[in-house]
Amino acid sequence: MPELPEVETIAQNLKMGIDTPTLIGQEITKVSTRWPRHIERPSISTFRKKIRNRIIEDVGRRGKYLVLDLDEGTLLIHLRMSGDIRMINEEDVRGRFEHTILHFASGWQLRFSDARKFGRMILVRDPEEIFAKLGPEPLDPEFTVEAFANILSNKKRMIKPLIMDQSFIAGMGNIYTDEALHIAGIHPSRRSDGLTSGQVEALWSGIRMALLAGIQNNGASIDWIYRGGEYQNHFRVYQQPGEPCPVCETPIERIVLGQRGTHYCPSCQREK
DNA sequence: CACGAGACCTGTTCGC
DNA sequence: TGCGAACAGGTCTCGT
Repeated sequence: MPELPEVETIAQNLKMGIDTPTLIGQEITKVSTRWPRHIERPSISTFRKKIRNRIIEDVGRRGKYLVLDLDEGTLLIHLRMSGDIRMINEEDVRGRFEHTILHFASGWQLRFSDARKFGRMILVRDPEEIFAKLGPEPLDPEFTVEAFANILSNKKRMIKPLIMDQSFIAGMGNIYTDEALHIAGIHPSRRSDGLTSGQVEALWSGIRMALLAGIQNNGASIDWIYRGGEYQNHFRVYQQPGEPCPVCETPIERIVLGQRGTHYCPSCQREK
C-alpha cells in the first residue's frame, strides 16, 4: 500500500490526530508483537528496553519511511507492501493483521497492521544511518529540473526501475512511477541515457504531478488493506489494462519490467 | 555497474 | 463448487 503519498498521508493524520489524539506527546509504555521480525533492529530485547518511557516529539516522513522523533532516538517504520498503521483505543478489538502494537500511557495504541509481514521498525540514535542511502525527496524545493537532470546524467539504466530505485529518488513506487511515465509520455523500458532534455523535464514534472495528486487524494486504496485514499479513482494507467488511455483512447497495456507489473499506453508512450 | 531471479509472506481473485 | 495459478503498494541478496 505505501508509497510516498500514502506514507505522507499517514504521517500527517497521526500528527494532526483527526478522529484520535495526536501521536505527539504520547509516552510509550511498551511494545507487544506476535511477529518479532517486525523489529529489525536493535535486537528485540534491546528495542523493548530502549523504547520504554520514550516520548514522541514529532512525526514525519522521509522517502517511504514513517519517522517518529523520540526524546531519545528515532523510530523509523517501513510499511513495505501491506503495512498500515493507525491510532486505536486499547478497548478496540485487535484486528486480524494487527501484529505489532506500541502501547501509550494515555490508553491509546499505535497498531501496525501487516498482512504480508514485510514491514519493519528500526530504532536508531541518528536516522542519518538509514537516510544516507536515500536519494533526494522529489517534492523538496531543492529537487529542481537541473538537480534531476544532474543525477540522471550518471546513469545508464532502464528508466522505470531507475525511478523506483530509492537511492536514486526516495519515495517512488510502482503506482506513481507508472503514472508519472504516462504523464511524461515516456515508455517504461526506455533507457535513462537516451532521453531528450524535453523528456527529462516532462518526467521531472510528471513525477511531481503524480505525487501531488496522490497526496491531494490522501493516497491510493487499492485492495482490502488500506482505507482512506481516493487516488485509485484517478489512475491513468496503473492496473488499467485494456481500458482506454485517458489521452488517446488506445487500450492500456500491461507488461512485466524488473519483475513488476507495468502499465502504459502504447500510443502515448512509444518504445523508441 | 546493470540486471534478472529468488527470497521473504499471506491474502484475494481469476481461470478452468 | 473446488483448486491451483497469478497477482499484490517493497526491498534485499546472489549470480552473471
